[in-house]
Amino acid sequence: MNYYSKQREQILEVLKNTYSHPTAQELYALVHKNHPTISKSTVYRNINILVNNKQIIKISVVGRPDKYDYIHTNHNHAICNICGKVYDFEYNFNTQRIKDEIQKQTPIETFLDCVTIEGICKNCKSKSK
Amino acid sequence: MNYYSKQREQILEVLKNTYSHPTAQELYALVHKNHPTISKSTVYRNINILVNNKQIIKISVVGRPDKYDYIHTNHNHAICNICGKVYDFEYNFNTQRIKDEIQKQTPIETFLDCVTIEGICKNCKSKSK
DNA sequence: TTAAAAATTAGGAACTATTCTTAATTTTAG
DNA sequence: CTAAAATTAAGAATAGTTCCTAATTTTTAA
Repeated sequence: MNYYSKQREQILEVLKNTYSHPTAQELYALVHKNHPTISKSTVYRNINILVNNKQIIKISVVGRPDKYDYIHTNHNHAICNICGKVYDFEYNFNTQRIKDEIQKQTPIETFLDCVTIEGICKNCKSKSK
Repeated sequence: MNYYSKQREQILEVLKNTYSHPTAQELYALVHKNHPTISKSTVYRNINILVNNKQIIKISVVGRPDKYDYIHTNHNHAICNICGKVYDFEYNFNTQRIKDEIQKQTPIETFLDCVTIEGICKNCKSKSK
């Protein structure tokens, strides 16, 4: 149902070796460097396939294009709401208790196991002074 | 530096009385009902002003337009990544310890005090079977 | 008050990010 | 191998948001 595609392989490979949480356009630029005939629509289409296959994760940031991350290991995201940068952090949340509580209060049933916290980074804070 | 504007007041008023986390366009439709001469650009511009003033909060959802929420009280968001619906939930996170940990690991300094958890809701789960 | 200055507005053009369309090519199955 | 199915590049179309402009509203301060 999913035929092999060299382009999709390349996209996944690049994302696997990139730790900057690139947007679709940035990912296109990165792949394009070594595979100059690839088209933007191919990158977008394959990104969506990879997200659906749960091989990569889509990170949404207020007022900015979505970003993508290879699923290396379970980690959480701290996002700067000014510059939009996404930082990984580790924290041992009491996942089971949080899930139970959410299931009691909302219709959300299954979980992504990635907690997102928003804030403002040092750099943006000092600039706004 | 910010002059009074009837339109901005109306937008805030509508959002205050809406618990569905509307998008900018939905908010425009809601305000437009009682104020039919308001323009879309006015709604967008004022939404951004209200976000900057920290009178409302912007919620980002993967692959969907940003949503907005009047800041009623401190609550967290559980988001369905299929239908994009945002649900409020209460949970007593160990905020101080999480902040300390993030500050140790990332350059994020100040925080929004709203934790976001992503997952899939009952309804979307049963549909995908 | 009232006139000038500053900010805001409606309306629509412009822009950005993403999805869709199509004919040609690649991948797979038998 | 050959036919069927999926994928591709390229660019058109769409969706959501921001920008531009002249007219209007709000504020300032004389």
